Amino acid sequence: MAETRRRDKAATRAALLEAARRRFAEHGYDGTGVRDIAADAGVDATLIFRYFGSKRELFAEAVHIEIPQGLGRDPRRGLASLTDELLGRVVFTDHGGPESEHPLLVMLRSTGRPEVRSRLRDQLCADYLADFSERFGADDARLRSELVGALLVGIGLMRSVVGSPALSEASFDQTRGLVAAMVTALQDDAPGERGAPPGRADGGPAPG
Amino acid sequence: MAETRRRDKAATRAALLEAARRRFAEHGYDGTGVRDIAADAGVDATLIFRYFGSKRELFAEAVHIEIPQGLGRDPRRGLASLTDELLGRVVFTDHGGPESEHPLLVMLRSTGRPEVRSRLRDQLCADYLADFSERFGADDARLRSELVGALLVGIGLMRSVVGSPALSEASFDQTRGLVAAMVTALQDDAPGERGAPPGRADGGPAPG
Amino acid sequence: MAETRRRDKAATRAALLEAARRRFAEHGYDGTGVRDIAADAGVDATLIFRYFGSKRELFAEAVHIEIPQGLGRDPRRGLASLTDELLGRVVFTDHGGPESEHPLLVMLRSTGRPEVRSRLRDQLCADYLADFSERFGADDARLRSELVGALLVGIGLMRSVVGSPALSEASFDQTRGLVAAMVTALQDDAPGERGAPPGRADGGPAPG
Amino acid sequence: MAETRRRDKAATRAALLEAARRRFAEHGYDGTGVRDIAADAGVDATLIFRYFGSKRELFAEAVHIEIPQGLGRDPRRGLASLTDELLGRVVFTDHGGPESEHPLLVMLRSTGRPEVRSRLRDQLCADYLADFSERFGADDARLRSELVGALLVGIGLMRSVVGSPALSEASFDQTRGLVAAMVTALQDDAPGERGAPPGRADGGPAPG
DNA sequence: TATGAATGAGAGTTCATTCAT
DNA sequence: CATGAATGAACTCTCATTCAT
Repeated sequence: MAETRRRDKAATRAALLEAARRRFAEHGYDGTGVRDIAADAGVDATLIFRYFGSKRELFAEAVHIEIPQGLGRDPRRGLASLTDELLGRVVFTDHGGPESEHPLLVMLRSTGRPEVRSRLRDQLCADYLADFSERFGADDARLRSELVGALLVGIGLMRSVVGSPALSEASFDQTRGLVAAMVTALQDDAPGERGAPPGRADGGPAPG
Repeated sequence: MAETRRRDKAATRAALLEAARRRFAEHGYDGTGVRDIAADAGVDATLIFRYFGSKRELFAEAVHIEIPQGLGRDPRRGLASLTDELLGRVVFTDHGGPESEHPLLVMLRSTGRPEVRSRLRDQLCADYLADFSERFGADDARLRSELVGALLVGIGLMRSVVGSPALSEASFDQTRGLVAAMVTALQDDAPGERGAPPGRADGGPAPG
Repeated sequence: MAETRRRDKAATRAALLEAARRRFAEHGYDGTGVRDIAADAGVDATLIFRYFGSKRELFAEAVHIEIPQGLGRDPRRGLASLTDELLGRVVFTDHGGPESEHPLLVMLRSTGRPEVRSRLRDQLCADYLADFSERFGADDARLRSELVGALLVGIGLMRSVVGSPALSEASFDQTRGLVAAMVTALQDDAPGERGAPPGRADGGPAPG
Repeated sequence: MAETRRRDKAATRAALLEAARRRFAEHGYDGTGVRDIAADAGVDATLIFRYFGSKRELFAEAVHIEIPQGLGRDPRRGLASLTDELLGRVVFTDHGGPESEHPLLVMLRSTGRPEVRSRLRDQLCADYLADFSERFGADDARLRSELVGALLVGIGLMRSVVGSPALSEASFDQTRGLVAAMVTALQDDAPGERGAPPGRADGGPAPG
């Protein structure tokens, strides 16, 4: 692989980007050195600066997301359908290569960086969850949509970062139904029930 | 305060631990220097090595969790009650001081480190989720319990790392009802429904 | 020497400063590496940053001049006397150590840096030549004073940078009389003679 | 201009040389990159190595001086005339283009390089000052000739490197008369006066 | 011939950590 | 026991230079 790519600018750039995504996903921003990435790509580390300017810009490009336009534009699509698609697209899928992970999950390993956190917030809340918010009628629609986001991000985290056994092994089809049930419950739950924690209902103690 | 701590080994150790927890929680492992921690604690940086051996060991001790024994030992406590308690204890509460965050959330900002990931897995799945698993009757009990874990971890992440607006502002009482609804749905959902994604039911396309 | 200086902050700082002055004087700013300086001083290169912050600041401190107050304050002192003192102080002398050169001459080796050039200009023209300017009555007093400066700087350059044989070998006493003659001529020369180049007087061709 | 130079090897070489002279004069050897020079010349940086072999050799060629034969060959020309010509030729004039500076002044900004210093010494003392030396009868003729050199080099330095205000603004005609007076004084000054510093004569203290 | 992708050495700087005092 | 001076390894990034096309 390293042999056939010599003197091919586009291929070298792509190889660096892919190696960066893998390294950043695995070890986070600070745990990854430019020499590691270059070695993985089979080229000299200098090319990172030639092609991307700096490690920061390489990271930014590596986790750049092309937001799929019109994800939830069709108003007839329901909440569960939307969730299902997002679950498949972000958490369970291959993106830009057979082994890459979704940029959102890559960023999750580098949340020590303030810039990464703000990008995460922007892309997650503004880009992805906006469509969900519209589908909740309650006045706490944003909160409910962010709970959906929390569930999806949590699943991704459990699978890729934490490596929890069951979720990591589970297939998409095994998971989608359960997730749909949880999200649907969020839609059906009447706002009035808020403040009446069911914890008490079955005899448990209040948290403290 | 700096005066009363002088020559008090235990107090210095505690101050270092608290400072470390705060710094690690805010900036992650790599974003935190031993000199920062020592400066916050008002002592010399060398004491970190004297008391803890290394930065790594300080981190390990800082995120050490004393698992509350018998959390779910009472078999009469239901799933929702258990979730409610965990949500309050881990995500919404103060631990070990007015400003500290729960060790699990601290670790979430340093997930680039392999050792952090394995500790996260162990503590989360083995210690916290075991009790949940028992309360699901289905054969995919572990998967369901990890979905609860994913939801809780996701909420914590959205609040403290991502800083999503609604969840960050929401009070415990505003959140607990919605979370309970989601978890209860997970309990009620029949296993047979798996594999029949409701995404199709409302006209949406299949993911892919 | 390197053995007896261990664990002595002030001595280490001084050794670094002296080594820096020598290296900068010999090879200029860009030709000198922090590791070279540290090796000369017999300490680790990191201490440069510990004590001076950066290579730039080390350089600045290395070429810092304590302008001797009241150099030409005594109005009875004549031009030649002033020149004589400056010649002895800047060009022919040891400053801050047996082998150091005057900061002005050190800077002359690093004139590629814009900051160095402006510092040179400020210190030379404002600090050193101001007193000379007052002693010329003509309306081109500044020009004449800068010619004195040019002569002195040129001598220093010939001796330390160019290494011209005669000037480098000459003693202070051998040089001072000749310099005095040149400066005195500058004082006696009537302004009216300007524009009448003496080159023509002895039959030489006009330049061009 | 960029169009007419295409495929013209000689013109490209000349353009590189001119750009190099300007860059080296302005920023010194270390402050100038081969890419800067090539960009100024409008060609690829590789051509520098093709045409000149290395950056060092390009610099050497850029500051190469074609010594005008027989500068002082006419024994009837006096000292002042010679000085006047040199002042006009080296310091006050354009050489090899409207904006270039004399190679001697270019070198003055790169005096950190050892090769530059030896070239400066050779060209200055051997080529330029030899004729001056012959015109001083005293046994310290070389010393006196080097003082002339020091004055001229100092003037060049003050104008182009230091940027001292008066000398930089002064015209050739304003300067030549004063310089002539200084040089003539050097000729008239009897050798016996050496060692009797006039500093004492007007009441100033001896240096030390 | 001329282009530009690729290279390796070295720059300044920061870091956790150790060792005298 | 505690302080802080000292250390060495690693980092990102720039540079002149070479090689393939």
